[in-house]
Amino acid sequence: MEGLRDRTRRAVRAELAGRALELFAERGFDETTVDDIARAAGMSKRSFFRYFLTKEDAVFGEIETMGEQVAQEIAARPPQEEPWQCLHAVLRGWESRINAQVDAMRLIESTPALRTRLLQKRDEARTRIIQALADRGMPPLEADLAAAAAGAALDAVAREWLRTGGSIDRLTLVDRAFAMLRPAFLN
Amino acid sequence: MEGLRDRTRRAVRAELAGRALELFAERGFDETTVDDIARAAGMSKRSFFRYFLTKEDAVFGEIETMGEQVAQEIAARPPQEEPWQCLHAVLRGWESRINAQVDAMRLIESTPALRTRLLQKRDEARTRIIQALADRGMPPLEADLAAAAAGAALDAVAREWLRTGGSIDRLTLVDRAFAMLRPAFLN
DNA sequence: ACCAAATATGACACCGAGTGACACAGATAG
DNA sequence: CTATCTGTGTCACTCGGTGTCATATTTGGT
Repeated sequence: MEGLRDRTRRAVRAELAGRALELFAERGFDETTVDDIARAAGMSKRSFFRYFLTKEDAVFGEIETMGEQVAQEIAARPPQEEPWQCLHAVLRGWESRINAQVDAMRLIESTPALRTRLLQKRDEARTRIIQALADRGMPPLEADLAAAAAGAALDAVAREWLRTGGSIDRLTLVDRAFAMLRPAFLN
Repeated sequence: MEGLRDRTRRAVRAELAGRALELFAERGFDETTVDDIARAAGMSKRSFFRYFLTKEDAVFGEIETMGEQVAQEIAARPPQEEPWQCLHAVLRGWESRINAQVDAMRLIESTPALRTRLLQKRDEARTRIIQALADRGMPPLEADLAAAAAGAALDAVAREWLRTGGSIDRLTLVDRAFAMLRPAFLN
């Protein structure tokens, strides 16, 4: 069950993440040292790294286990569901979760190191998605193309959304992008 | 013109890259320090960084100016050419150049830090490609989707090629991937 | 051939991310 | 009450990367 241990751990994590966001926003990512963040949260640099693997990860709160979660959600879908429809549905759900962290997203897109870390996470997620699709009986190359295309769609959506200044509903954009990028071999 | 300056510079660069590849192959990427590479090439760590921006870049020989080059090649294409066809043609040409560096590719795919660097470069290239497509009159979202899809196709090809142990012709794979991933909105 | 500017290099000091080790506190379970 | 587990601080260390300066070496112009 959820003991006191885990609750305090999550609280400290949230505290660190919050302080990090504040400092990044006011000074910039590169101008903020890990020691700064740790001090602001009342702890040592060493302890920061007991909560986050890297400095970048302080920004990606819940996003970090993305790959694993998405793979599980795909596996939980009706087995005969059409792959692109399946990806669309799962990632559509994910989009709403990301939507909650607008400020983080802007920071990520405007900070090379964070953008890089996002690419890493997406890449790792992609490999898991390929596996999940392969488990549904999809040929490797097709699974690979579909997963990559889905990732590309989400990425393009994020940028388009920033381009339009956030005026368009993101879910609508996701639907449009998935419709536009639907691989021909799935017809 | 091409003076002695540039020629020696290119020679030293090649020497460093060569030594780096050797050491990475025999010890692994993480187990090799920049100082090791520099020493093996008879120079100081400081000078290494005068030839390569990062340790990873020693592996990506000619690949580094990819974004700029690809964008130029797109711009040089007949203006009325259909976008997906245009991307296909340009990246097909690029594929043959990458094909020459098989050993480097294997190393990259099996080394997280290098894989990350590749993602960075592809991402940077993508933004330039989007611009190039936009200059041809393509709407931003469509250009973004097309560029991302093209990148996804190349990436999937690389993995499929490794999956099959290099038995299939890469250009054939590229053609197949581009045919399979052709965005519906371009019809 | 000579000189001045540009360029390449080494040496050194420095920063910051990330890791390993150890010691010590408090909480926990028996 | 004690033995153990977990979180933390401190310290030392590695390594990638940068700024600076001093010193060759090369280049282009006269």
